[in-house]
Amino acid sequence: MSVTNTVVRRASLESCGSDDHEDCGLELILVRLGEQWTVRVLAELAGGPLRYRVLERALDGISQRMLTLTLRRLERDGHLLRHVEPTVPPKVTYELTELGHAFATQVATLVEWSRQHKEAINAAQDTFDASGRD
Amino acid sequence: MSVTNTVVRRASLESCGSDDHEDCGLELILVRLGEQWTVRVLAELAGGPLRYRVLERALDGISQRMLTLTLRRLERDGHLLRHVEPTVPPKVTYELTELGHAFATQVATLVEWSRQHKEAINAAQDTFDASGRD
DNA sequence: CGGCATCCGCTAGGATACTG
DNA sequence: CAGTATCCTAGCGGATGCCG
Repeated sequence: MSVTNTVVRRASLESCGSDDHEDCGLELILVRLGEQWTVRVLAELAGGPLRYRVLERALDGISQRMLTLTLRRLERDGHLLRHVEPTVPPKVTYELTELGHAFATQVATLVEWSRQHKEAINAAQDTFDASGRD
Repeated sequence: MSVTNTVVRRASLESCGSDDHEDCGLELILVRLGEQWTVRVLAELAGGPLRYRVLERALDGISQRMLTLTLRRLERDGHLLRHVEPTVPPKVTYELTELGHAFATQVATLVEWSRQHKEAINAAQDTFDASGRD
């Protein structure tokens, strides 16, 4: 797309990602997964580029704050690109990069696994709750 | 092991896992991953059963509170078993179940992936920080 | 439309002190 | 040794309001 991706964007929200990758290392990715919306956003964008508003509705329940934060962090990590068309009203599209797709695939695999073992986990929880607690 | 696994254990800490699996569904596993110690504990136990104290030292830096909480949650999910030998002083061993090993494997795969793409992510972050912010 | 700024509650998680 | 109970804070994340 020949869109003039406006790169200029100074301090956003609470400075987006404060994590210096100097110390945290590889666990960064686990932190991202813990941020409850990351996976959902990834899943939505896996199907193709989407606009901000579309994402907001698709995720239904997400606050603008978290959507923006999640998108910004994923963008910072190189998982997605942000295309801005400076029209009025503005039109912003988000699209997964190669890295983003790869990441999304990995996550999908994990989700798939958890789906398969969901019942086993639930059963274990029931047993645990029934035996240990009252 | 012919150990009388003492099952009785009432309200522990802040009731361990408050997540009713009725509503949250499969995202439970993502929540677990977000709990920063889960992966580490899983990694340690993947090598074989370990005692509480050994885990505490191996993880170095974890508080007893978090170690206990993490272990309890994993136990509740059916990922590990807790063996108690009611001697003085007591001897408690933690061991991954089949499910736990499977889970640990999955996580290991993900960590492996993140390790491989770590540099790409770091590079992306540098670019992002250099261009957008000052 | 696509954000950012702000207030504010909730909880993850560390530190500390105390039991069996 | 293997926890439990309590206090405390840093931050995630929701709700609201304003702006280009």
